[in-house]
Amino acid sequence: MTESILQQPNDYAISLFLKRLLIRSALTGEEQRAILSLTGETQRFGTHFDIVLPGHTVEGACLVAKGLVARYDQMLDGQRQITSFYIPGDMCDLHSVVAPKASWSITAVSPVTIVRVPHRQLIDRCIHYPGIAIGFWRDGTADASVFAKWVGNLGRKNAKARIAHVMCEMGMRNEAAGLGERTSYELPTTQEQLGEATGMTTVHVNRSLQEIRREGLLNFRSGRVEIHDWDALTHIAEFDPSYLMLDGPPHRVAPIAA
Amino acid sequence: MTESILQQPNDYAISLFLKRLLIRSALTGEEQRAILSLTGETQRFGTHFDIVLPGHTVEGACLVAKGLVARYDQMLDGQRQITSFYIPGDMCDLHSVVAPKASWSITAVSPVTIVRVPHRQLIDRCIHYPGIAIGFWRDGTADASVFAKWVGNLGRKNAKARIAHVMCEMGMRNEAAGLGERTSYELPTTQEQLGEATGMTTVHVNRSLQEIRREGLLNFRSGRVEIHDWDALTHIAEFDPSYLMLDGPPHRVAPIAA
DNA sequence: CGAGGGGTTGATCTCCTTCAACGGAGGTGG
DNA sequence: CCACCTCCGTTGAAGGAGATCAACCCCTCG
Repeated sequence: MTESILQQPNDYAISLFLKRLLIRSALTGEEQRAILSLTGETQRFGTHFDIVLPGHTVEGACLVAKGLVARYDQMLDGQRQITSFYIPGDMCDLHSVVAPKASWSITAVSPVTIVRVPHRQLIDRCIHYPGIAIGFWRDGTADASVFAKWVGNLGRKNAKARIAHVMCEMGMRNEAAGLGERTSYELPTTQEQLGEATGMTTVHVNRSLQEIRREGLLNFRSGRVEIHDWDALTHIAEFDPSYLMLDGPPHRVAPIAA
Repeated sequence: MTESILQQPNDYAISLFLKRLLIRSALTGEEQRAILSLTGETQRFGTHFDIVLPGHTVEGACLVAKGLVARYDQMLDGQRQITSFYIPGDMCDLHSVVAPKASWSITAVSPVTIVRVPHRQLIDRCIHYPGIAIGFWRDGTADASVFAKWVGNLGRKNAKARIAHVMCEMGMRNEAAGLGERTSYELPTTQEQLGEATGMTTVHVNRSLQEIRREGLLNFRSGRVEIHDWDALTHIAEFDPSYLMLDGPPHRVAPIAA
């Protein structure tokens, strides 16, 4: 539950963010420099700390620099449903620029480092560079696409498939972010948190994981995922990565002017 | 499975769309005129017609003019999961402007009329009016917020609560759109389609609906919802409308310049 | 009048939850 | 250096929400 606020270099996180944007959006040199000139306050939070809570009106977006962050929704009886995970380089509530009042929570799944980038700066970049506004919108669309896919998972798949799908998704995203391989990456969650993401109880997560492990598909221990049979895992998960919008050339809605 | 393409007046649909945007975003007079100058091809589709399929790269966004549209995801065994409904005035795949390649399907839940607005025009408006780009992004964020809420519903709520939540959501949205009252509106779906939205079988939708009806909360018959006890329904659904972003004054990220 | 789509009902099954307990690893204080 | 505590993973037994399978009904429409 620690929260310390430090001013310190955060260029690295910003450059990760730019790299993330460039996966999906082609930006001009000038636009790229406009992104790199963003600044923000570096903040550290311990596991389980709620960075944003419903009803909060925030003035800056949370760029994940280190650790694992999740957006979640809480029921009246205290049950939680994680709606997505965010890894370093993700601006986990970029949409707060246009919708600053949260109706969701953002929490530190593991100890995390956040760079809080003022909306003022992000808005400024959007106004001056339509290509940036559209790039932000595009990344928001990718985020929405993940939510939509999770709706399908929770609505129509069984326990093993749900877990497998999350593992495939996080693998692809980590690989695209340069943070590991799709078959080998850090996922610093407990089985309980994995249950909060897949809509199941800890007990059933545990049994399902065992079954998946027994089949030789996957090993998940102490915050690390090792996938032994990617093809088989994607098969039981019915995983098709196209929804992540990580492939194909970066988009540009209009030709890049010289 | 009919698909007829007609050129005909669609000003009405465009004005509905503008009205929808103005709920969440303050636009200048010039920006509003830029929206109203949008044009598109009017198309009609029969029930169950798939307007967009995964893999399609579309060149125009679908503005719903009449009827009920859904976005859904299909599993390999044929099971479907609807991820959201769209009512007249909704541009159901506005995000296709920035992500033209679909990884989802869009289908006609009832007989529908669509106005297909070319991306070219929408992009043009975004480039010339940053306020419009940001407004589009904001509406996309609201759409994502609905997905996220559905993740919570499917992951953590029981059958009655899931159905009740959809009914509350569609009531609020219809009311905000001027298409009925929150307690009385058209929802032209079958129980099967309602099951596809709530992640349950037709049989169980039927039994749950009966129970809700027996409790005097709601009547759903022949495509029409009549809610008799709004407070009780929102209570069992744990429905809090803030995620719909329909309240509060329209946003503007920078003062409207004269 | 027959066909088909949508709604309804009953019986049975099963996946996942619930409840309760235990074990191991790591951290902390006496 | 050991005792203790807490967090996380694991296991067992029992119960329940919803799925599955199979009818049947009613209404509409050709």
